[in-house]
Amino acid sequence: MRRKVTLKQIAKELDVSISTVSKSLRDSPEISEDTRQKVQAFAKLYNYKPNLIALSLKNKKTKTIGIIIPEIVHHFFATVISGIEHVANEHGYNVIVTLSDESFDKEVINMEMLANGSIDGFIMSLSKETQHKKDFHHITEVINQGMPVVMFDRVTNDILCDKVIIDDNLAAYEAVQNLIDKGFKKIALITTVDYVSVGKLRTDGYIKALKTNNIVVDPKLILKIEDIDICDHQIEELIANNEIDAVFAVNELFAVTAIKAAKKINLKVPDDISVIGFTDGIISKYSSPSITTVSQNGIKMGGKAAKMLIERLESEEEEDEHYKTEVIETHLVLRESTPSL
Amino acid sequence: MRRKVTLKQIAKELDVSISTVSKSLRDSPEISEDTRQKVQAFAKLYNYKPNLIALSLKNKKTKTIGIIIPEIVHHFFATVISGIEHVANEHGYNVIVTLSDESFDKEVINMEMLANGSIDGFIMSLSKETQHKKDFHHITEVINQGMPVVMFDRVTNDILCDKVIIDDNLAAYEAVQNLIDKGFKKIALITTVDYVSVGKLRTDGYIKALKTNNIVVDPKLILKIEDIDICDHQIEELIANNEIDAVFAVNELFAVTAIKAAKKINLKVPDDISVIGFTDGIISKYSSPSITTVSQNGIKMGGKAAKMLIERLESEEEEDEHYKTEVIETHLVLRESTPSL
DNA sequence: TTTCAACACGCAAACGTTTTCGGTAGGTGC
DNA sequence: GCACCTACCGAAAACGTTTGCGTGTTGAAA
Repeated sequence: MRRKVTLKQIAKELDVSISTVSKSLRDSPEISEDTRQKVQAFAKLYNYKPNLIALSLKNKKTKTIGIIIPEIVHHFFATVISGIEHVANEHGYNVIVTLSDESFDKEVINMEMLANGSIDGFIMSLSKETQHKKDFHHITEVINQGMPVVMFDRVTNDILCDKVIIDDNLAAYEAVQNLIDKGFKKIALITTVDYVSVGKLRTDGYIKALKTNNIVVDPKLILKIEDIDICDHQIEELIANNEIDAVFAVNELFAVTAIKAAKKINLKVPDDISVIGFTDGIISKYSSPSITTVSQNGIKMGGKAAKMLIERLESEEEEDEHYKTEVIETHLVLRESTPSL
Repeated sequence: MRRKVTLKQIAKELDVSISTVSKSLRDSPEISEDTRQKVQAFAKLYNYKPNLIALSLKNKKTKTIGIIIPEIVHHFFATVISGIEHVANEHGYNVIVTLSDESFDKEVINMEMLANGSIDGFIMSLSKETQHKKDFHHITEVINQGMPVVMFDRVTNDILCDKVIIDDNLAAYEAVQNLIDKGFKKIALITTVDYVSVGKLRTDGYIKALKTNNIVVDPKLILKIEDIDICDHQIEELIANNEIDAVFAVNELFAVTAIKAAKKINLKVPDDISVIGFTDGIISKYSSPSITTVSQNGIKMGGKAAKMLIERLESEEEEDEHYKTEVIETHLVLRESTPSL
């Protein structure tokens, strides 16, 4: 077993000083061609690689990005990580991932953990509980320490920082408008409870679309789901007890569950009832019928977030204070769950 | 903006030495009650937290685990990460995630990157390309440096280290046996090319089941997919041109694609043709019909891997050299894509 | 008054780097 | 023979910790 070799060991072996070794390896003109060659050859032979921890300590830069997301077993978040990881890697950064499990406490703990030197900046999406409590002191604290934060998707206006989002309101509006254009009038909404920021925005978009088209908003057609694991029954009731033309669901799971519910009472999709979902994930693509959905490009979102963070990190102390909010465009992916014309 | 406070600053402020501060905070009896109180109060006021990078350098332990997987936008790998993250967190470890994108080079680069001090040990699953090339020098090198590695799912016998896998062969055997028990005789297999270790093992299990039941193995019924993105056509051909009773697919995507192909030529699932998949992911659960599948518990797998790694890390230099391979049990989740009796 | 223990604290090394600032040769110019 | 320059290299500080050991002060015992 050959442990990692350090500058000190090389220096000792070659009977020169540590600084000479360091300079040789960085091709400093201070060192003679001879010694440089000798050192470099030796270093190569023993496969010397500088210790990144030591460098981090010295440079006060870790070249790693901290990610805090509610869940990873969730296609959208996985794509975002993928997007972050790729542009981070291109710029020589690593990513360290922590999960909040939708819990405020875990979010705080993870954040404090990473803030103590392990990373250069954060990319995060708020947990449900945090959005509910509206307690963001852990985030402001980190920002006050001079560590940049980029928020995505689930963001809040209470924090000043860079953000990257989609226009949830507009996207929902356009989806519902699409249903209206196809002649549907009784359009149900399956959404989350209001404190989930994106859920609220999508709900607003739905309402706006109806109002714009002079359709009265029927509260009975709006279902707000608290716990995603036990939504089946509520959705079945919604569909069975109202003569619904179409359903707009604020995520994939609600959409596919709606389709299953419809089938259960022998309604055909899209012949008897149409469904539009949100998030172009695995389910929408592979369920049958495949689901028309609002595509939010997670890769792009993550990539953009990483880019913004890295730019801020490398703009060297120009504490710009001018925060930007980037909006990633969405589009409707038309599939089998809505009529083709 | 209040930057993070260090021992040195506290020492200066309180006009004591750095060591006094450090000892006070760690409640050393060497320091008088008085100063301890004073220091601790001050530290709390300024929210002192030790710099983890400095600690890592000193202790030669980073308390973080490096993960290298082929892809993250893949439900199974996401669940594994989730499993790893949870037990890692319980033990005070963070995880840093890198993706190989199924590329040998990226796997090597990421591995070397992390091996230079950033982490205490690896948990990894081989990229396709690495399995194809059978080049594992980057892994042996890391192990030779004394850094523990735990491999999961896509492993190789060429490396000696801890591993956690499922019994792919047996699981496939049982799945196919289940089909045979239901009276099916013409059972097709949709699998990957052979160099993907798990694909090969599952193929072997399929063949074994057929042979055990004295069914001749028909090469025409075995489809080996090279590129998952363009498998549709091949699968359609397989199903259209052979009078198949049932299909065993080595992953979710092949399974759901098979179902779509069957529907396309008006075969009903499971009335006309049955399908069993592998991996109990989102697709199997939510597609309609939902898919009978071999469940491999990613959470459990990741958790076990993390546990093994941490145990080895904390067993303190007992360079055990006694490597274990843990087998996670699987079971068949019966759903709508196979007849209920 | 001397001695010794106990107590409270500081010094310095160590982890592995990078970099600034000298320092020591040797050679050159006068 | 003296001063100075250049080429080459080493010492040391710095990043933020922890910790073994040394040291100074105090009080009490002899």
